[in-house]
Amino acid sequence: MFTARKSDQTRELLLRAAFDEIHRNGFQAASLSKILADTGLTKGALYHHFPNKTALGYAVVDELVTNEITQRWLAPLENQDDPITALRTLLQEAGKSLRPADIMLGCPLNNLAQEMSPVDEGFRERINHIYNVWRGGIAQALMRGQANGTVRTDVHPGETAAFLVAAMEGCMGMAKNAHDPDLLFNCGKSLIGYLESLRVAPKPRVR
Amino acid sequence: MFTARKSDQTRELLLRAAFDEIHRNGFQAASLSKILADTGLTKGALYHHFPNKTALGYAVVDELVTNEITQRWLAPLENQDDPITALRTLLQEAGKSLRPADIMLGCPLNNLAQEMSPVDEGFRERINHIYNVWRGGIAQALMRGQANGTVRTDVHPGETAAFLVAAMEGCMGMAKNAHDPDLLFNCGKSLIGYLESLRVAPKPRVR
DNA sequence: TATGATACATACCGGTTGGTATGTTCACAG
DNA sequence: CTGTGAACATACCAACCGGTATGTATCATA
Repeated sequence: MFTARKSDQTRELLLRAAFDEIHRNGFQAASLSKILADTGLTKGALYHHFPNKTALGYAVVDELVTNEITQRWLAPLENQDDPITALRTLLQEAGKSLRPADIMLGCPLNNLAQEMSPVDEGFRERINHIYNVWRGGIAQALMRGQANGTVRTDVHPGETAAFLVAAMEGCMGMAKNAHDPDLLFNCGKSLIGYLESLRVAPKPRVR
Repeated sequence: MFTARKSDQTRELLLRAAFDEIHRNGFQAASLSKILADTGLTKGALYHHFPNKTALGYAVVDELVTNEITQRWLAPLENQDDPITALRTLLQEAGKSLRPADIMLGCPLNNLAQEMSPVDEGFRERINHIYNVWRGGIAQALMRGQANGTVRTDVHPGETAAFLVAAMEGCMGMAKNAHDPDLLFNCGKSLIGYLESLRVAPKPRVR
């Protein structure tokens, strides 16, 4: 019962190899032959599990990418009293955990968004859905922060969440291109500075 | 003397068609055949002016993309006393001038950066050079603003410039994917809010 | 006006791509 | 034990890719 069916395993194998190949070269330049070589499988296996290359790409977005975003950026935000501190922690943890090789490959979601959204509507819809969920999660966290007095009440949760996600992806994109860890660090510092500016100023002590 | 040599004209024609095709599909997916069909030229012309596809892409970056960034984002910043107002104006003008079709294609520089920087070092170096110039121009403007008292002295010009460029590209990328003009508008609002937070607070009137 | 280089056009090539049609193995139900 | 469909493997295909070799017209120059 706990052992996945072998068929599901090879499907997962294909998905992960596709994710890597797409992460490295983008979807359009991703080579099915390369994916098959990496997995040791053949065209027969691939086209048994997926009707075509596009469907494979969709599955990568719907399953792997969606999962990574929600687990890494949304789940830790739920049931948090102080969303600004929580977001700050997430940013700092991400900064520490990212290996240089990961930085140079960039955010898989952003990569796909920039490449595919003008080219394929199916990709665009799926990617946009993830971004909507992402923005929504941050907006809700900000609203909770406003309710319990940790976030300034004059910030617009939706707009701010959109900007935060945009700025994060922008910083990742810069670092990806710059090959300079300091740049990501500096961008992150400014981003955290902006984040902290959303916080309600602590009450001054009466002395 | 004022009429460009015909050879230069066809080279320019190729460059502009290549820019469009790359802007639409990315460099790797850009089809030379499509470029030639658009221009009415043939392989002979293309490979007379450029040794290969990569060199054509490099020329697009070195000439067209560099020019667009400097003219649109850097030249208007020079000799400006109030960099924050100047940047704000640039952002608002860009927001108004961008047609929906342009938004959906994204920033040509960012597109190339995300696609090519992990794949081709030549592209990465060229793109990074443009970004360095861009960041440098904004940083210098911020420093001038600090010197004449329009920008807070506690902001780090370099870090802030890096974050501003990153956030701009991030906002463009979001809007490109969202197909929602409001999103770009909202992101822009937050970005301008951040920009204004860098300004020296006006001296309170003595009443 | 003769000459040679420049500026293209035409035809062709090997390699890779995504996709398909057919074969084969294997697990499992009857 | 047998049959039957799922789960692959193998072989093959047309289309397109970037690139090249060669031919030709045009233009500058002497």
